[in-house]
Amino acid sequence: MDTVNIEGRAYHHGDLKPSLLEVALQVLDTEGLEAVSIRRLARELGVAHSAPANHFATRKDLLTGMAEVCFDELSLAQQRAQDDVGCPRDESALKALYRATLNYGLCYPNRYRMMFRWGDLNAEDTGLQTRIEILYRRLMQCMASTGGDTPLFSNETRAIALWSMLHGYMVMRIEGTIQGGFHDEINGMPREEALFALLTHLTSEPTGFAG
Amino acid sequence: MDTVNIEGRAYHHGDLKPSLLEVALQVLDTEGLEAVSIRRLARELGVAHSAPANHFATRKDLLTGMAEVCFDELSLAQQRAQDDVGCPRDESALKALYRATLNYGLCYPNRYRMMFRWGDLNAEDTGLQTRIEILYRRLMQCMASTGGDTPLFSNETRAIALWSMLHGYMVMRIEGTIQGGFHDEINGMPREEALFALLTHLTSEPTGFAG
DNA sequence: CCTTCTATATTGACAGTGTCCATATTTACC
DNA sequence: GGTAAATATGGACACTGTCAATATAGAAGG
Repeated sequence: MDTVNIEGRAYHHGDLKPSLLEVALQVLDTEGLEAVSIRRLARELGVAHSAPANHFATRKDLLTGMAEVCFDELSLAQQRAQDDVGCPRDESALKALYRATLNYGLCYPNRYRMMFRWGDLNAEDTGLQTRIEILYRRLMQCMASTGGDTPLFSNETRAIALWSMLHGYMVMRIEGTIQGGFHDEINGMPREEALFALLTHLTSEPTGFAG
Repeated sequence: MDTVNIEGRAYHHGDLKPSLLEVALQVLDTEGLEAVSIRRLARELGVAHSAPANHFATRKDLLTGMAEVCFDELSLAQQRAQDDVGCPRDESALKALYRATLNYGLCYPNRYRMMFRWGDLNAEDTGLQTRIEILYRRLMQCMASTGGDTPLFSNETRAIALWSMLHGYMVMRIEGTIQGGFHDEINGMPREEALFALLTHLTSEPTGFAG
């Protein structure tokens, strides 16, 4: 029997799971996280409202799946940026990582927001955890190459500090928390540049900086 | 006529707005943000499902009102912590601010999460904006007292960097992003202490740190 | 005191949601 | 080919936010 009924749609979509993720990310980008509902996606794809349940049992599972895709995207962007720079064991490798993350977050603010709202995701999902660890490992590699452990601050401390600062800035900028009393430029330098200079200062030896 | 009808409830609650905020924060703390629904609160307070609409037209407005209360709490906690230290123009004033914020976020993780999700709030609400500016001004005061402007990094740069780092760390810790590959202690020092030492390093003159 | 106006609360309705259920179809495998 | 698993369907339930029309309370002024 043919797989297409009178209404012109197949009983089996055949490729529903990836299609769901694709449409979900599109809706996320254009209309925000609240607009991403299971029924909405089903409607969009012309399947029954309950069809997605076979692939994502709950909405949380759907968001988790979306986040995994996004983490892969971000990771790839970081990798590419570092490859373009050349030797990854260089100070500019950190800058490449910084720029790539900043760029991804500003290009896809809604994705970035969702990716780090682990309270709304399946935080115990191993796929999510391994992806975060990949990002962390890449950052640690940068730390090891720019200075190495310091008697004052270990690589781990500096890595967490760096990531915290970058992430905190991203979140406040995306959410709009940093808008009112803040300026876009500081001493004529774009704010992101000033922050990166400060990040670099963080990763350098305190004694080696004084000149 | 008496204000209490047969069912034992008054037609006018009389104090609905603050009661809504109180119960809402309680639900937020114990069951998370998703559990905070207008109808739920109305049920909890024994009023009609549509009664809250007189005080908070939409759910967004309700969350905004809750956030304002929380920002006042946090601001007060910061103020108290700095007063306990003594002279606010001291390096330990920054530490007091750091500790107070850290403590508030860890005591009320769900409140902290909500307060900075401005995408889910009325970001154009002036009450919200003035409260954020108060926090920022307090931080800038700390910057001015510990070192002052540096040829390398302005007070504003350092303030944003500090706040970003603290906020990013808080968010990732609360959300559970920092759990898997991260350790609670670094070189035998609690992670929060190590981060504060690094924050202090940020606020100090680069030349004055080398010993 | 009585009237009037405003603030507040009520009930009802609508569309949307997540999630479960029993059922139907398709695909894959033995 | 026949059987089991994967996938899709439609119905149901309880919940949500939001709007509209209505009713009551309190406050203000004659």
